[in-house]
Amino acid sequence: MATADRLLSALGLFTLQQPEWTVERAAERLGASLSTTYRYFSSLSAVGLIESLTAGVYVLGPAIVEYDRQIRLLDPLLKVSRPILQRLVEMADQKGVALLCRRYRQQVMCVHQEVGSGADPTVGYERGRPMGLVRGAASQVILAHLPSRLLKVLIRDMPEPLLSAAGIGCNWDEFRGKLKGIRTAGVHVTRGQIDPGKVGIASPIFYPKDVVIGSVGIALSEAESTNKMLARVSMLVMAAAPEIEAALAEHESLALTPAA
Amino acid sequence: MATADRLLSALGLFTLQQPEWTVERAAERLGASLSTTYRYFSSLSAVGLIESLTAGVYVLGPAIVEYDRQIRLLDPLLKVSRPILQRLVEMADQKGVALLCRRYRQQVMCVHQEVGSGADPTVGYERGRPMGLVRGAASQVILAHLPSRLLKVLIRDMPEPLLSAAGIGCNWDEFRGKLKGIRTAGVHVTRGQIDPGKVGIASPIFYPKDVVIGSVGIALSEAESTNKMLARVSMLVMAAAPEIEAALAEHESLALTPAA
DNA sequence: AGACTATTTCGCATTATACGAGAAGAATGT
DNA sequence: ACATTCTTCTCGTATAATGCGAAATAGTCT
Repeated sequence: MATADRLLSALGLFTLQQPEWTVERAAERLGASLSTTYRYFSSLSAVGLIESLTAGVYVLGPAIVEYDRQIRLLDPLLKVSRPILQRLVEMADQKGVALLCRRYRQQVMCVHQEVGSGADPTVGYERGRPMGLVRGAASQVILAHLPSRLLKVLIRDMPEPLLSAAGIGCNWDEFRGKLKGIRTAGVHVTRGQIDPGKVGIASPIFYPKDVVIGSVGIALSEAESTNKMLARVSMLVMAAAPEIEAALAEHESLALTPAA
Repeated sequence: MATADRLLSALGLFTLQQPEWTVERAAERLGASLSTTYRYFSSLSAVGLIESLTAGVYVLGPAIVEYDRQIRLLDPLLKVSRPILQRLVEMADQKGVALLCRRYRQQVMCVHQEVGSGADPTVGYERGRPMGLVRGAASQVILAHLPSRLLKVLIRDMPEPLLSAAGIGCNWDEFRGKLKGIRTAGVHVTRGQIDPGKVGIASPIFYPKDVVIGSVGIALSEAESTNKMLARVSMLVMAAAPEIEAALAEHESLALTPAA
């Protein structure tokens, strides 16, 4: 493997399960010598991606926090989507949480939320938390638009219980049928798949053209949503997706600005 | 320069001022060939640190968002400080915003906020935004505890107007005196230096022993704070700092857990 | 304080691999 | 289908990454 990749995989050691690393442990895990690992860690901490608060123990560093803010402020997808998500919660009477999700490593990750002023802010799709592809409206609507060669592999490697819990069929044919249904509907509604008592509504975002890069959606409390309201909000969600796509296309044409 | 460092400086190109980079521009800026820059970018995007939404244009990637969540959940400083900040806002009648700030590249960066239920959530020390060392209570209290050899350099390179606006003296002797005052007080109060109409109160956090790594503090609306209240909150802030230090020390002793 | 240990950096010979240039291959738009 | 990007690949050469052991530094303990 290349040096650069090994350096980056050193950063990849820092996970939720193992967020703190000593140089010694990391060296062992990376299969590198102590000197090399020291060099990796000092390079990474020179740019702030990691740091050692306690001597000898490294954790993720402040540069991550700084970069995350930059994403919140300037990421093109997020930037163009924010006003659209805001309008979505508004038109749902401030009762839900609007979500912008992205495909990320065969998973789905929420990258932005707009919380209605009258909504419970805790939803399973927490910002930055990778979620599976099969559970929840935001995920399933992405799944439904993945190329079928990829789907086959995903389904094959999926543990049985996860799949059946998702309610999208337990064999390939059923599965194919359900996903086709989701595709033609253009919007997808699920109940209680992530949070009990909540309804998820989501539509796919394509970019460019016809590859799914994510989804827009909203999570509503099932108790305070009439069928009429759900139908109305579904329409709004379905309308939001192409709006985002159009805004992205516009951003692209503006991106030809001069450099600093 | 080493290859690994050049790879990382490629990541460093992505700034607030220039958040989007084409491979061509980046190559030019890095002084590297196109092939090399493609290699860098593909390594970085393989781990999700950057990505290209629009073909040919790269921006910071989703891994940042994931890592940022990891910091919010598991960073030791943040983890031990959160309950202490929460108590701080509680005891300030939910009227302020408690801040946890860190030293970061000769600057100060807020890494966590606890917003009182009755407080205006917008404060200048936004999470992830690097701030200067001379303006604001959270910054000045850190500045005051930096080694004086470093201070001399900082002051020398500081533009005149910035320094005088900070109200901590305009020549070295005045400066030294003011900082000494801040050090002996143990807590520092400023008015309207960041946000007009707001009072900032902050205390330094030392770790290990006697090196400043950051500050705890709170921002209150000047209009709704009596002198009595400010005095009381100042005591609370001053008490919070050693609490955090102690909690950090405790964390350290627990850190000797086995690896996965 | 002063000796001890743990942590980190350094120097250097060896070896691997990163580099650039250009060609080849995809992808995109006309 | 063609022209124009955008991206990956190939390959010889030069460079810098590697590991080892030693040295320096920091931190700890009695």
